[in-house]
Amino acid sequence: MTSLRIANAPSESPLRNHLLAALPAEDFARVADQLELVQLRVGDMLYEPGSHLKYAYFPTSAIISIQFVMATGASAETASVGNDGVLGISLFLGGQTTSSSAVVTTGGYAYRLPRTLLMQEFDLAGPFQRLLLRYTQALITQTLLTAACNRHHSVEQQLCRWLLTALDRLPSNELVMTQELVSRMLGVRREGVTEAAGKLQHAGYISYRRGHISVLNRVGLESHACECYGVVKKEMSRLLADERAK
Amino acid sequence: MTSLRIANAPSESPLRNHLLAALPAEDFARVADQLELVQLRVGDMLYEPGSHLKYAYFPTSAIISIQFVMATGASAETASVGNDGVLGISLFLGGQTTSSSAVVTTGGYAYRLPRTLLMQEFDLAGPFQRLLLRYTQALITQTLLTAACNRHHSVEQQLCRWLLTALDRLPSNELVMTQELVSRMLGVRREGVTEAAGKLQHAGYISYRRGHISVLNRVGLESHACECYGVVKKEMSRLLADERAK
DNA sequence: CTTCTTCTGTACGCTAGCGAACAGACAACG
DNA sequence: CGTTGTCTGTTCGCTAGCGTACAGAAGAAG
Repeated sequence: MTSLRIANAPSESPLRNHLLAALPAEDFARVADQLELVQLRVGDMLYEPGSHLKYAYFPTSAIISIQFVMATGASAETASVGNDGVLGISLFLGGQTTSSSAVVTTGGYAYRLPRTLLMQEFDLAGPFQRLLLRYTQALITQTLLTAACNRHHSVEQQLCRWLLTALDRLPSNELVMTQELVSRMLGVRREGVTEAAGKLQHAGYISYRRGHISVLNRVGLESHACECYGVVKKEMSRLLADERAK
Repeated sequence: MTSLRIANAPSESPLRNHLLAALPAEDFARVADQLELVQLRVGDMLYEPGSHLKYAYFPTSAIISIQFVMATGASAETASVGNDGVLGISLFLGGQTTSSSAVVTTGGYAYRLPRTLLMQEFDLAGPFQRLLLRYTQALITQTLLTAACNRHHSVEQQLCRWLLTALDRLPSNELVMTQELVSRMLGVRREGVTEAAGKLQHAGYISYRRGHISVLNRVGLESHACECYGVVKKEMSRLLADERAK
């Protein structure tokens, strides 16, 4: 784990994380001082099977992939966490550990909160707890749909879905990501991604060069993606919107 | 929903559900009177996307499948709930609804607890809450591995896994289930199941006739199953064992 | 500018699983 | 006991995606 402590990083704020931003002022105030800004680098592994998480991470610009690595080395992303979520739900679920791994797929920043503080907040049984629980459900929905999607949809559809979710969590329309990495996320061959990406580029939806993918036509991508993207997105916003209304 | 109220069903007891059994005596006592025994029939749908769950179900002999049905009608099981769990975690997670469906795949009994009572118990922040949260993590693990398994493993391996998990939740070594139904659980063709089941029968691991599958050689099945079965099982027992130790 | 590494494109044969179609077999029920 | 509906077995062609192998291109580093 090579996450870096940062003295001050301009233009970062905990409120860039949607969960933290959704907290009532007083709840946020309680933890604000304890949030520590860290820089996450591509490839950093925040946890792996069996390891004990010390912090919960609230990303602002980084994206973290929750994946399972099989005995053969084959892997598959089951959900991802960006500025709309928090990594480390097993802290308050009580299992201490998980059988999955968490890897940074897009470098950037996150605020982290020590384990004990998170649990304190959770035990207050207030808005913070409600938020964390709702987010847990959103994460379950993501995983659920990944399972169904893996079963029934084509690589091209899944690539569209994946690009769109990544895009939703980024400020720009460009993501830094090789096809090799994307293929490991999706759990398919690199060549499969090359082919699918080629089609999408040909259609004018995206353009890419070594390690950079730009989305040119969001709507096009959405029309090529499977329903899974929409279902997850809708569910995420429902769960967060309700919380704000409370 | 055609679940049936039962006046008294001999030889049933809430303690046959592992979660309820793991509760400290006083916690169990608080809810014991409120648990209502219901009979669940194969095909009963306990919830579907958008519906509001009124009860949490603690199965004793029934098995319930949590699945996602796609727009095309194709479906896939993402997790299943038997005497080792509870259906209805979205009640305390706070989302009210889920985007999945819950269908009874093995008929039998379950005890149900009204929504408000479950939430009351949850809000006590005691052993019951801890148990529910831990079970939530176990369920996430199941879903996670289903996603990875759907991506990487053969129908035959998945069939083995599925049979084994079903078996773990049944008193006998026989399950009442057509290949057609199994195929819908796994999200594959019926013919694929026929072929895989044929191989397993040939190997002497199982035997079956119209709608009945008997497991003859558990160890054989385990050796043919993918790692996913073992990982989930280990994680389930870890999460429940820890709880008892508390 | 040159070299070297990493990323992307493409091709080829192969396999698992799909879709459709149909035949046979079992068991339930009249 | 025979009919009927449901479940299982098998076949055939087809496609998506895999594994392998290699070539070209982009960029980084010197």
